[in-house]
Amino acid sequence: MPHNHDALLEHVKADMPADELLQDLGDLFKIFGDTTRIKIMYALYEDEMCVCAIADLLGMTQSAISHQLKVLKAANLVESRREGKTIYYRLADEHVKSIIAQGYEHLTE
Amino acid sequence: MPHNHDALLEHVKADMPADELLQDLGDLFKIFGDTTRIKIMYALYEDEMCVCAIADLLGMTQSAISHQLKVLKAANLVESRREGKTIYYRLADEHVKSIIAQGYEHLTE
DNA sequence: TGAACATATGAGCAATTATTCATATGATAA
DNA sequence: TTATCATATGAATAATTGCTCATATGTTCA
Repeated sequence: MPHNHDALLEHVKADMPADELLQDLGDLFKIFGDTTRIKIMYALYEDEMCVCAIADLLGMTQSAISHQLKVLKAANLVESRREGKTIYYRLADEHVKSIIAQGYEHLTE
Repeated sequence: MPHNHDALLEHVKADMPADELLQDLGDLFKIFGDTTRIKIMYALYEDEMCVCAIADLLGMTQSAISHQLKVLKAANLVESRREGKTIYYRLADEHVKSIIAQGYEHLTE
């Protein structure tokens, strides 16, 4: 017979967050899981930047950057302000930096 | 004429990590960007577990779990030990927990 | 109003990837 | 050895997704 671990399962299951939260967590990290978006967040690490500056920096299309900024904004990872024709983006909160910093540590330790 | 931001770009570029590291960072977070893997890591949050227990817990195939454990192990996010026929997996280091914790905070704050 | 600049967006394509299915490997006990 | 349990793995499929291209929206200035 296959071995039994009902007791363990019950215990672990009780400590697991709700499925919806786990899904949201996965969705959040999925956003960090793209080099372009990581680069954008790093570009905004110290100061705000306009879309075309980011595009220039990464050597990518304005369209591509705009699409990614939309994704980042939908996840509350960046915020923006308009100044004339230009729109400046900045990181939304400190979690962005600390998540990236933790990943960085895991890689470089 | 389009507006110029060469000075800014030069400054930001100097502070950006190497392209290879940025790629690795993206690849690392990509691994966190899947609900199944998030669930596995949460299951291992407090203690080690064997493959079939994880499969039972998540209501998924042993094969599916094995595939994902392989991904997690390749990224040094989990480690394993054998005990007879059974193989127990555990989290590899504290970064796993802190990365997840930061994501959790971002969502629930 | 019209022209130029800055950004946003919808559709389509190409590439990635999570799961399934079948099967292989490894270990134990009879 | 043979049977069974535990895990790993290769191939195939289905779904997701990042970029491009064309175009739309919004702003400023002449």
